[in-house]
Amino acid sequence: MIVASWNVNSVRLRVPLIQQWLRQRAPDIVCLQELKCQDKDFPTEAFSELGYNSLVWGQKAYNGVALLSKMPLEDVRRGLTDEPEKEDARYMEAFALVEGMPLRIGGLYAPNGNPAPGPKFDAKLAWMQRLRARAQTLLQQEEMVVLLGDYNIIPADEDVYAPEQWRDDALCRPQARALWRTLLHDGFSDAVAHAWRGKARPYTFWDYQGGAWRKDNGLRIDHALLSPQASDCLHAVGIDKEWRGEPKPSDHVPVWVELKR
DNA sequence: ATGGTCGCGTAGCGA
Repeated sequence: MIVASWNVNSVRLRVPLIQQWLRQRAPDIVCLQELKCQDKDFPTEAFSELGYNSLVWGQKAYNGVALLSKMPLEDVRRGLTDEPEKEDARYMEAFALVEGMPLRIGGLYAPNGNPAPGPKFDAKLAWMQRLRARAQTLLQQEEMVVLLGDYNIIPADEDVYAPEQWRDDALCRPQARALWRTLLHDGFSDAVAHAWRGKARPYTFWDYQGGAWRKDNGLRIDHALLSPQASDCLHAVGIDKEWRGEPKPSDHVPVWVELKR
């Protein structure tokens, strides 16, 4: 079973690219972020053609998350509080039975938080604390859980091309990194980091500006966190870097995990 | 010298 995440930076603009990638990677479940459209404008048919059900939580112009799945999705949750209408569209969760494996998937798009310090940074930290609360609840179920998406956190200096230039950025600030580590201390494992141990430059994002892609000035900010039960089934991990080099690319690339029992 | 990267939505914000 392959579970994937991709921050597509406008789903409508990226339809042909996403379709090509779905055909090639053939994931069972996909979390998309930064849809940048309302529910009514989501290209449902473009994905149903390829055999995917869509669950969408859109928002005008900004944010927006979706779950695509070949299998039916159940027990759907939108948001991290009891009042999703007061939240940005940044978190959606569902349950699926895939290849006989009961799996809970959370797709997320954490706030960027710049400039730091400031109100936006405070909002980022508060959002991460709500995510952690939800993550702890999920861990207590002792089930297979994958929380994946754009965390907007660079976990360590090895995950950024020029750490000294990024030291004061919201993505690198100690408070943000500390919150990331609480998720690991709680029991989640960082699938991409484990797979990339010993290998260099496991980036998932390259800015549109300044020739970042050409120079390989990347960041690792898209992550897949696995509960112990999911981690026990981890078979492979991938970053589909080549999609950053296509015409009209997103600034992020797909990240995926393969689980086998 | 100038512009400088995108996307939304059509100005200026967000990343």
